[in-house]
Amino acid sequence: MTSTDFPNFKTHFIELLQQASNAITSLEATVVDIELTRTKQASHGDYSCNLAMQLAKPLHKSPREIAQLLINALPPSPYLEKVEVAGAGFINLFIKNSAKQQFLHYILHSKNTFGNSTLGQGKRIQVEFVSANPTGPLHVGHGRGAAIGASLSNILTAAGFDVSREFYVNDAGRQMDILTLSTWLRYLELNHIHIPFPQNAYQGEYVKIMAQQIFQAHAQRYVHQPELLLDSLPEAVLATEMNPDEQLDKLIANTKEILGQDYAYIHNFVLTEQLGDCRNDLMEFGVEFDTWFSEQSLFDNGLVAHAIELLAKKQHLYQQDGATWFRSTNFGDEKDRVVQRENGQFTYFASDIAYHLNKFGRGFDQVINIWGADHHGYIPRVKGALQALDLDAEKLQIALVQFAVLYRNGKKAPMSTRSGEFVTLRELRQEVGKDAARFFYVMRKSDQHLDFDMDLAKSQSNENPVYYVQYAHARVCSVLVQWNDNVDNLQDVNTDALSSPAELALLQKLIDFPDTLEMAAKEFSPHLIAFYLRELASEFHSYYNSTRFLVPEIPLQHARLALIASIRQTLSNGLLLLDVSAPDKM
RNA sequence: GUGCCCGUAGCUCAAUCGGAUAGAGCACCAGCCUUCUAAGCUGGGGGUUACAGGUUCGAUUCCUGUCGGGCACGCCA
Repeated sequence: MTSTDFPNFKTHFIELLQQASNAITSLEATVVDIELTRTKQASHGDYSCNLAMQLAKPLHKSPREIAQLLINALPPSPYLEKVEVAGAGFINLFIKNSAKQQFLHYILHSKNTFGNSTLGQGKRIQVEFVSANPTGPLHVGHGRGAAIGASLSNILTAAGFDVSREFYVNDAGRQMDILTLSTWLRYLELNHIHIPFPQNAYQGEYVKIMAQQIFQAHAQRYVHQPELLLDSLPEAVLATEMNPDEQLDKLIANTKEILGQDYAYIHNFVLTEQLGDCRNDLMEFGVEFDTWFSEQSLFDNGLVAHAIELLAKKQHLYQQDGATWFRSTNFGDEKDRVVQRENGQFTYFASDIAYHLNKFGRGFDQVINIWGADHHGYIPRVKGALQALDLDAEKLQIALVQFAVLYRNGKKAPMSTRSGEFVTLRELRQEVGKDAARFFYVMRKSDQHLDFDMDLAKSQSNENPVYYVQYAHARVCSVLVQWNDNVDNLQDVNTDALSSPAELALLQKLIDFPDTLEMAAKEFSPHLIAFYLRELASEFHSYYNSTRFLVPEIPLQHARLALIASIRQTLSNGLLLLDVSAPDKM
């Protein structure tokens, strides 16, 4: 056994069981997948299989009897110590200690590629995430999508996928117009022209700052004729029966009229400003994208019109009340959806259809959208549109991320975008640090609500799981520094001395890492990595307190150092997947 | 009202798509630094998995109903 061709025990044993299964039964279709799970108790061995129970019914024999037949038919393996029947008919497999011990050589040779697999077989997979409206700073709600998307992308890359990270920029919609209007109104204020600022416009300080920038660079250049702004609106804009949204739309229309060509300048200025800010913010959060895809480009290139034409050609559209509807009920949606409004404008849904059509045209084998859980009702219509276009909707998978609720001083922190009352992602990073923020965001299953306790994230104590994992890494580093030799010299040392229950459990834990990573990739579940790291750190801390490493007996010393060096490597690899730093000292 | 998600220790959450005695952390109690980092470790109490049925060798997991919570139900994005 050389370090480079070390098998994945789990898949190896599954193959053996498959062969045994084939030997005792000809019923091929009875069991599709053989499942092997880690045991909870050491007395049950290392892996357990329930195949015999599943075969009991089709074979009309008792599970224990079948289990024994399977064991008898099991091909020999150099890694197996013993196999036994237990309980109702479980087949428990025990790995040889020597195989576990030699696994360390594999880890120490693999270094930062330990854990990687070829699961993805180089398939191209796109992960689209964050995709926040560029109308203001990212807040803590966006942070979770960012952390999960980035970590998942890392995990998929490690699992052998060719990952492309994409941010869909909603630069074409009404929200951008509202931001443009908001900025212009603030700009007018700087020119001593005061027009009541609508409640539902963007209130945040950053709007005033952008207005300031325009004012400093161009003085009165963009004032034009603001007295026309309130045309056709009731004199007191704020005190009126008119629907606030209609009001806003009217103001936007008037602004476009008044500014003419210059509207585009302000629109473009605020977009560039916000997008740049967003990009920086995310970069400092350890999140980067391969592609920033513009919604506006879909209109500019005629792709939206094209997508709608395609749907029309395939008879999936109809006219009603002056609007154009997509018959999404044919594809399981609860009602049909408008794609083109009475006023001729395409809806957001229309550009989204074009966007997904474009995505599919780019040749990805799989497309993942990470969406906020509030978008769950949106899924059927998008998948429906793909089906209507004769595309394989199965290729698109939506991962819903539940909201994160922020707790500060034991109280819920308010979060409202439009009013400007929210904790920004930047503030969160400054307060708790990037590492803690990234780790906390992925600590929970993504489809579960997350209570983000800022006080806990900030605490530099045993309460904080981030420090707990990082501390384990730093402790190993400290020992290895005092050992004062090249860690590479441990790569092939004899590891037979690692035979205590704690050591064997740690070895098995390390063996689990590649499986955990594969599982995280298959299930789109970065939280599995966070949990794994905590468990590994926990076992290490316990081991650290009970065992001395720098003992005088050199073979024992080297074996133990090889173990903790492997633990360090695994912690480091795992933390890297989450973009959390692995410090040498703390 | 309709649809989707959820309900597990006092709190925050796990449980490897139905497996063996449901596990961690926090909080609480009692211990461990002359020795490689005490941001650590060891031990202890804590549960009818919201409730009631059903499916089967076996259910926190699947089905039905009830109660409770979240989200979504625009010619917004």
